[in-house]
Amino acid sequence: MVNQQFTFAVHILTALAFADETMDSQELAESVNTNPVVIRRLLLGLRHAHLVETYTGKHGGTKLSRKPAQISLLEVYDAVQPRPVIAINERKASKHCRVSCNMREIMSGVAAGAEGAVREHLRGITLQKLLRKVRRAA
Amino acid sequence: MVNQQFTFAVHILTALAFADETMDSQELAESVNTNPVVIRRLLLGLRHAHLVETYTGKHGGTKLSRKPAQISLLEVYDAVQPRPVIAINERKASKHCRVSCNMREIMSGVAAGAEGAVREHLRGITLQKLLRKVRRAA
DNA sequence: TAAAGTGTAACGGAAACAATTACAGTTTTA
DNA sequence: TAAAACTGTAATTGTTTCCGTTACACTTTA
Repeated sequence: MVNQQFTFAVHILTALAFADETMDSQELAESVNTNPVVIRRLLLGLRHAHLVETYTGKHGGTKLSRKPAQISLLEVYDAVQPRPVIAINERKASKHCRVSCNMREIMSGVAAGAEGAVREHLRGITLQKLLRKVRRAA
Repeated sequence: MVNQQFTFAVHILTALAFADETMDSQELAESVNTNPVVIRRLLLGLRHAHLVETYTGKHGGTKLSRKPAQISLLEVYDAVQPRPVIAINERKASKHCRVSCNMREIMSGVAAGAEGAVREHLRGITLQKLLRKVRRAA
């Protein structure tokens, strides 16, 4: 993965879980060390996945829409829609080459399996677990 | 993953397995549909991992250095050294924020688990399996 | 010694991302 | 009711990462 959207999203949600109250995009941006607009763009996806609720206007901000124990990292992963774990070669195959003609389908299977393995791993991790790690730490 | 080095590498090796004789970088480039120099750059890593042997000079080229059944996609993965499956936020933490101060370590654990899941998946796939799929196809 | 390969450095362009600016819209509250 | 303090979102810029390409020295064969 090249982009940090998933990491940022997990960070945001963990911060919200730890705070247990609404935070505005400026506060979240400071915790992640980025720009508030970057945060708001991410919140768009998280809101759409019903992981957070945000309020506009003065004293606006964002809070979790569920308990941390009810949010798995798989949901976060799906919410940010990251690029595939394994990229496949989308360009045209060389027609007279049997390997070339079949590689796309073959690699699709490999990539799907890898994607599934990652998803199963993330399914088992809840925000609650991460929150406990923060609390246990120094 | 944003780059296609792993896919290209698997394609190259499958083509070599299917041909069962040396191929030059021009032939491989046509099968993958890219430039011969791109192929030669990838072969550098594969050679270093002892997956292929290449010969310089006239009638030079590359062949597998082992039977397809002895080569797993995990070895290919390690040979090309792709970017991590999950990128972590490397920037400085905000000191007064407990979440910020702990996220790097927490996400490292998540990322390592995801990486491990992908690796285990790839470990179970040999070049021989892919070769059989090519042969079975049309 | 010419031909046909590989090895590798160097450069250019495209695509993906993050950061930033800007501003309209929405609440609160003084 | 107007100012203050937020969010939503479009548009732009700069950086980084890749891939493609050219170029050329080196190696082997015929």
